[in-house]
Amino acid sequence: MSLSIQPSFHALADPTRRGIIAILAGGEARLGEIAGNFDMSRPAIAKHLRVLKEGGLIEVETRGRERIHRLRPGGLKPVTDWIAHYSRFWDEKLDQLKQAVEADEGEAP
Amino acid sequence: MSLSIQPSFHALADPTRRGIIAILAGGEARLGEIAGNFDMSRPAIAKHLRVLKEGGLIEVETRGRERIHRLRPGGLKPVTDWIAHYSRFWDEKLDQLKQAVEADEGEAP
DNA sequence: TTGACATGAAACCAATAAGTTTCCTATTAA
DNA sequence: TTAATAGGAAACTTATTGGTTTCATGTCAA
Repeated sequence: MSLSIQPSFHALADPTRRGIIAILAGGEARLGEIAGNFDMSRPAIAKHLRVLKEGGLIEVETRGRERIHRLRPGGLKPVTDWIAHYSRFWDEKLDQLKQAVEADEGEAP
Repeated sequence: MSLSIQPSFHALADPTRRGIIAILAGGEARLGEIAGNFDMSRPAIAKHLRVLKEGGLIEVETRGRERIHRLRPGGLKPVTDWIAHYSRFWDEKLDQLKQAVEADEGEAP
């Protein structure tokens, strides 16, 4: 079940990588532009970008000597699918509790 | 922004921990019951359960000498909030593309 | 009340991950 | 065509993580 979700979750588990996502949410960017936002070497950011790519979260386009990175449309789907599947079980009891409370409110004191 | 989402994403990034979640989706369980489903020592599972707890994904109830674990209602909220925020940017271009295609289909050949 | 059960805790080990520095290659522009 | 720019790759270091084994503690049941 959900065989290849590991790369997605792994990619999202690092704060620097989520920071990169926040940047790319503002539009595509080259490696150097991205790295300029962090107190970290360029190679380190390059590694993070590779992890994000392997997680299917971003796509990369080589343009001359530059590499343009952007959020990959649909890249979140494995994660949202996983969430959608399990959130049912998660909030089942919460829903039951809500219903019980509402039913109780309708009754006499 | 989203200051304490790290423990949630970190907890979800391990396949064994997601396996534990899958088990707990079937109902609450003691440590021993959970560990019985994995080819792994009990202390290892206990550590994973601690990480899941710190991520707010499960809750634990001590009952005599047993400890009952279950999915914590609302535990996924930080993650779903994060997803909801960024999925907008993610699929923005996808949506634009869709609209462009649809508009194009409506035009003359 | 004693033995078995359920778990916690500590010490330790090995693999992985995140970061660095250094050097190399390819492209662009003067 | 040469210098500057953009990035890739490799080697290395250190911290974290995921796992183990061993021992201690508290609770239940015979």
